[in-house]
Amino acid sequence: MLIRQRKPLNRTGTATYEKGEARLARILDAAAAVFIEAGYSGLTMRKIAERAGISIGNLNYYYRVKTDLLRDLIEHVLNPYLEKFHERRQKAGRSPEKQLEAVLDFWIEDLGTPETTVFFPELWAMGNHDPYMADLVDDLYAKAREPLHELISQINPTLTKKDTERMALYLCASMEGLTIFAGNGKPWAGQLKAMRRLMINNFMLSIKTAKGKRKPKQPA
Amino acid sequence: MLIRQRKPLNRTGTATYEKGEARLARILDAAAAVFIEAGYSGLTMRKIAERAGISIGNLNYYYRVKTDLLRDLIEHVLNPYLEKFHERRQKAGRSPEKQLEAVLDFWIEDLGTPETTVFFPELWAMGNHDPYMADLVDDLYAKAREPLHELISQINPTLTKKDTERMALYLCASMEGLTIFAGNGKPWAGQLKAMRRLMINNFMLSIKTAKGKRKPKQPA
DNA sequence: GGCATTTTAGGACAATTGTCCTGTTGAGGC
DNA sequence: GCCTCAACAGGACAATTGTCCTAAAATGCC
Repeated sequence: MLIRQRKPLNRTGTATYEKGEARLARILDAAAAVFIEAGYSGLTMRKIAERAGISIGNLNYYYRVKTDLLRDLIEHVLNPYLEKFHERRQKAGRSPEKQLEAVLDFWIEDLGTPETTVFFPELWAMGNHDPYMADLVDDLYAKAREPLHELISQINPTLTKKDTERMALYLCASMEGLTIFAGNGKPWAGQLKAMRRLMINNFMLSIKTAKGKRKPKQPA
Repeated sequence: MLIRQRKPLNRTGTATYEKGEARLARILDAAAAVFIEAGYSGLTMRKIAERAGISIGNLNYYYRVKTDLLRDLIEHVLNPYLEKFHERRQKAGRSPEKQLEAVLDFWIEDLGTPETTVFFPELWAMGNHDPYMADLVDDLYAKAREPLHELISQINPTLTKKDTERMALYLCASMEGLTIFAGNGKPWAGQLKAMRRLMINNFMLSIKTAKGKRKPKQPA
């Protein structure tokens, strides 16, 4: 009897030639499109393969297991966010107020895109049943809030670290919550700009009027 | 040959005797438990049946199609919310400030329960791909915001109707967004109370300092 | 050009799913 | 007591799913 030989088995999600590399990227693009269109429950290997214009067998060659594909897909979609955030802030000038406004502005504006509107609620839901997803989302938001910490504490130096973190979480939660109501295709989508003005104004007010217990550093 | 007789076919989700009525309720309880535990993608007829302690056949007797069950499940879970909101407000005394605080207080407190933490993100995600769910969620939130409209406009009568609605949406979005971060089992769950204080304070500040264009009604 | 390895396609499998069908039990009305 | 129908169980079905296997085709390297 023949001993069943195991597949040569390169790691999933990797390619050696350029062709494979390109295909890999198109697979993730296709997966993202299907995900946005049909949600996580509608994300099947066959739909992804069809969207990418390849066979199921070929898709399985690149990704033996679906969870690996999902993992790469999430990273493929999430990575650009932090980069864009950072980039936006740099262009906003020196005043911390202006910088914070620029970050928030971009953040809220982004809620209106179909990708964000669909993708994030799905991630939140998945995070409730999948610890890996929960960690991933938490990490992302933690990183996204970092610039807020810095800027908030510059605008109001009397705030303690904890107060600053809570304030940042407040902003973050408020904006993310807006996705549900004013995201792409939502009933309040037309008022996204008005809501953005309203929110940012109130955020600024909240930050400036907050009374912290920390003594401001005396300037050197 | 015998003409295949169609099943007598009472509408799904209904029962005639008391026993059936009770079973129906326990089916929805079981469905809710499974939903919270495994999410929508993990909600299968067999799991529901097992949880309810009945056979698949019997479950199918009450619900021929899964979508009907899902529909009833959502209502079964959502209905209590609005009732509790209304009830809470009545007990809060006469001052609009106190009433609003009571409503917001309860709202945010409720985010910490496992049901709300799990259920709503799932609904948001489903709403992106199912128009029926989208309508259902929108209706719920519209009704939940009604008391906010009334109270906000009492606290700051200079606000136009549109301004009031936007302000209410702002509060609503902020609180719902907090679910993702400080809901049950989330990393900030321990700070839910602190966040509640922070948010409500800032909400009150925002409402009172907002400058509206409406002339206040002269008292009769 | 020949060869090894990557890339591709298509079929096949077991598991899971929603739904249906048949038959049995038990309660309620006459 | 009988008879009708609600309430129930269990098996069965087709469809869908993730995953695997085999073999052909394409590609890069010598």
